[in-house]
Amino acid sequence: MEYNFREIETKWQKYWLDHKSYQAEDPGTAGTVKPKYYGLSMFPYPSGAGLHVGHPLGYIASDIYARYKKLLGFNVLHPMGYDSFGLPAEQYAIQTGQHPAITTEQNLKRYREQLDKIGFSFDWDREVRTSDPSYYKWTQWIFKQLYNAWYNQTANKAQSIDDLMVIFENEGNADIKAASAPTELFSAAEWKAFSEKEKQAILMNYRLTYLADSWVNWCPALGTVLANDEIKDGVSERGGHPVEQKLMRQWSMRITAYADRLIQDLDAVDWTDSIKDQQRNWIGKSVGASVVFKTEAGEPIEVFTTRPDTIFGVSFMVLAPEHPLVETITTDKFKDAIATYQKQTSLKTERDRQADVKTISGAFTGAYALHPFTGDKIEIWIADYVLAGYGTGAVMAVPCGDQRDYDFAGHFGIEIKNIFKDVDISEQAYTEKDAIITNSDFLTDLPAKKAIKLAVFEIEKRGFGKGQTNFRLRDAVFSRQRYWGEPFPVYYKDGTPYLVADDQLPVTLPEVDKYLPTEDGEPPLARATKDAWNVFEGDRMEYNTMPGWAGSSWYFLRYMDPHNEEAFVSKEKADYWNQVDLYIGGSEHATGHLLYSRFWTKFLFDMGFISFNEPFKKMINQGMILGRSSFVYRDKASGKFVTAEKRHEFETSQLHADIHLVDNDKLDIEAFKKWLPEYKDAEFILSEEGTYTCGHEVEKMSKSKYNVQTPDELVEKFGADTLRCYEMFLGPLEQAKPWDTKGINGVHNFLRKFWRLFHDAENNFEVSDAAPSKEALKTLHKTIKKIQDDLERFSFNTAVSNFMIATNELTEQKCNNRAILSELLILLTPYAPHITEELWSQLGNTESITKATFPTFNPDYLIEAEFAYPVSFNGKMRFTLPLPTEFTKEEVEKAVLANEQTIKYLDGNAPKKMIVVPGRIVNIVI
RNA sequence: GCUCGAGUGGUGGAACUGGUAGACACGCAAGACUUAAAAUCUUGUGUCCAUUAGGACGUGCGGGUUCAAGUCCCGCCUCGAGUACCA
Repeated sequence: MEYNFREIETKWQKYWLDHKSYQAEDPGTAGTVKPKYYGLSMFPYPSGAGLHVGHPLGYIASDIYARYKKLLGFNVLHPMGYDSFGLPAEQYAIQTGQHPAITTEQNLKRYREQLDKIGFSFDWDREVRTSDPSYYKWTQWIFKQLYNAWYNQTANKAQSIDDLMVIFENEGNADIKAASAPTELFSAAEWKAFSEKEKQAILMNYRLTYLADSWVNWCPALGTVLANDEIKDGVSERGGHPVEQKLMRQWSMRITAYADRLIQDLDAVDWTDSIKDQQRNWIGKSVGASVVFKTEAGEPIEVFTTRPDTIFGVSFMVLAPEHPLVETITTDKFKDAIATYQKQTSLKTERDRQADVKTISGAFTGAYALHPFTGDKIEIWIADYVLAGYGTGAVMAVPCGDQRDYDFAGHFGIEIKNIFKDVDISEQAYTEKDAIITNSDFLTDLPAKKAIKLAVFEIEKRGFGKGQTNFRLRDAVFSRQRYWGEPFPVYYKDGTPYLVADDQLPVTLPEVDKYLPTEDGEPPLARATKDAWNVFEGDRMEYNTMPGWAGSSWYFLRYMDPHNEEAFVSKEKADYWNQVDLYIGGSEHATGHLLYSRFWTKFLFDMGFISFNEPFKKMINQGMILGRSSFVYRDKASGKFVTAEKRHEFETSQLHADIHLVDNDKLDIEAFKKWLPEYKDAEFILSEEGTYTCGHEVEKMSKSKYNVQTPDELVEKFGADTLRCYEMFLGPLEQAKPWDTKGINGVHNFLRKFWRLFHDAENNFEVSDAAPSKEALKTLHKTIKKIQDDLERFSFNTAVSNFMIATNELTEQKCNNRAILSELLILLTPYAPHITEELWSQLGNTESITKATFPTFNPDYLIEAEFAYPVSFNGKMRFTLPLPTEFTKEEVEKAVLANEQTIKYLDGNAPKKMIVVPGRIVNIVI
């Protein structure tokens, strides 16, 4: 029989499905005496374009590892699902009127077909879809838990809001340390006297998800607000539309409450330094002090500084142009100049302001602050290098210790005091924290680090301010003015929000006539009639929907218990499956999904619903697969297409050609003519051989570059096993690499060669039951060791090479030994599950190879009688000399020195030194 | 600018703790089978010199440590990713 991959793959895919071969066993069943292993791939958003070859890369790696763990005797959870709420389906709905649920369903079906063809070991009975009401019921439920919780900084954990109310009733809020919005102090008696509405407003300041007027990133083109991580380079990540700042009443998540733990617990996870760094920078912790400067005008200015040790170096103050105090402190004489400057900055977009870092600008207010320690008068300026949104929107400028302050002072001719001993600041500021402080009263002669501590102590003692830690991380806006997302379990009565009761959940998406905002600018859900809602209470329901990251922040928990109607996950199952052992996905989610998931996990942990506080124990980020675009060159003068070899003889423009028209850089001219109508009569200037050679470049895969390769076409042509092996063979998983179909033949040949090990010259299945040869055993055990080592360090590419080597060696040995080949099949099955399953059954096995046990490595088979020592002279390898492996250092030395080649290379010189590493190398120094 | 990662043949890439650089595969070349093509098989393939034997040079660049450096240390260059006036 020939290697008929199409038949084999269909056959076994059906078998696995029918036999539920990949079912994970839940706690309480027999399977759970085995250790558990939870391997997860980031679930996809099912887009209309379907999968291209880049998408399955991570899934394949994750699948191989999951299958490997199963062979090692683990109870494996390896699920897949869909992040099925999202903008593209809704944009499509706006254009065509087709309900996003229908679009999503269609895309999802296509994804499933594509995934099925690749032969993944997913337990499809556990599939989750974030847009499914039975799923988002629990997303709404978690939202409710967050609403009913506050963050107790003393206990350093989230607690029920009921506990907080008890404290308010007993002692007011004076002694509460909580992550909260600024709240007026009140006593127990005052609390009791507040109206219900007042009480609710105060509680809103403490809740972990809260409704507040906040400055948000409004994207007019998308008609919605966006979170910070959804904006790249000042424009929306999706679509690249401009974004502006707008004050809106929005739901937010108090992720800032967890800022410190989100940084600290990074030490406990096995992720790349790059992702950890990105998260650390995004959270942006800075330790320093908040200091209050009195002003002549009376109104004090609060600043935040990380260098309280440099407080005697302050030579001016800078407020953000938007700072509220600017109006009150500016003197009449400078009113016009300040107004002009404010206007000037307000006209700049956020993007311009960021882009133009070089130009120094600012304006003097005419007002003066007073130095808290010296009482000196300090000029107060405004400048756009101070941002309203960070810290207090005001800085104490220390030119000698901060480059921006230094440049500003230089530009406006402001005095630069030097408070660093023996440091030259004539050229630039000195920003290191290792100088000795001088000219600074009680801080003089202290090293900076000690001075910081003392300065904070003195500032607090004299009541000028306090030590403080600031974070760059902002609370995450949680409302979206869109249709295709989770509705909130919230209704309004007299303008106050209330939660929908648990037994009424989920609040499902109501039907609407159009997927656009209303005339008054309300979100699409405002179009729904009262009857269209399955739950309607109060005056109205919440019109916003949740953002894309809501559903993806906890989906890994739902896989553990996907059909539970009583809880988002049972405690028992969450305890058993616990953390995701290996998470594979793209690094682009560093500051979005990966941060939000950690936040929700910590919250659910605090509230006692789960017993672990980090979701993903180990993570690998697969690199992007880039496309290899092909180009044709059109002569600008004649319009003829010039072959790549001759293109420099003409002035040409470079145009993309569909990669499907090109084989090995040679263009199929006839197909090219038929490809696009405009090329129907194309003429060509060919190479000497009469062919047309295309140019190529590595670019991102995209439709417009005609360089998209879908897995389907490759599966059709070579089979899923070839595709799986080839994607792995391409290079290290984490590395970005260009896709090139050229090499796929080699991998396909390897599988055919592997198939032939089991067949005779006439392609009849034939294996021998004789005792295996020594050589074959050596090849097998060498391979077992390599494959296992490679898998343990996630080196999938080298494993494929090692399979090739083993196959080549066994072919050479003409080995068709049952014992050897059986074990080799088990080794290979994670990579090529179909062909191995087929051969396994042909060997007479009645049970699936997925139930087999990974072979055990036996080093005895690798023991050699001789080792070919590489003999080097002064580090240069000259020849190899086979010597018995049991030879000692001295014996090797003796044998090498007696060798005639050694004598030749010594050329009469006496060796100065001789290094012998037994079993490794000999080096002679002359 | 800062942070992280990476630079090895014509190409993708290998080389675990310093120990035979270029495994494996693609591509290319020659040959076998074939009327021919495809498929398959065999051989060769880092560069340069040499008919051979052999030799010199080679892991982005410049130094260093070492018997020995792709691997370790110092200084640079280039590319990629992230981030950007964060006080």
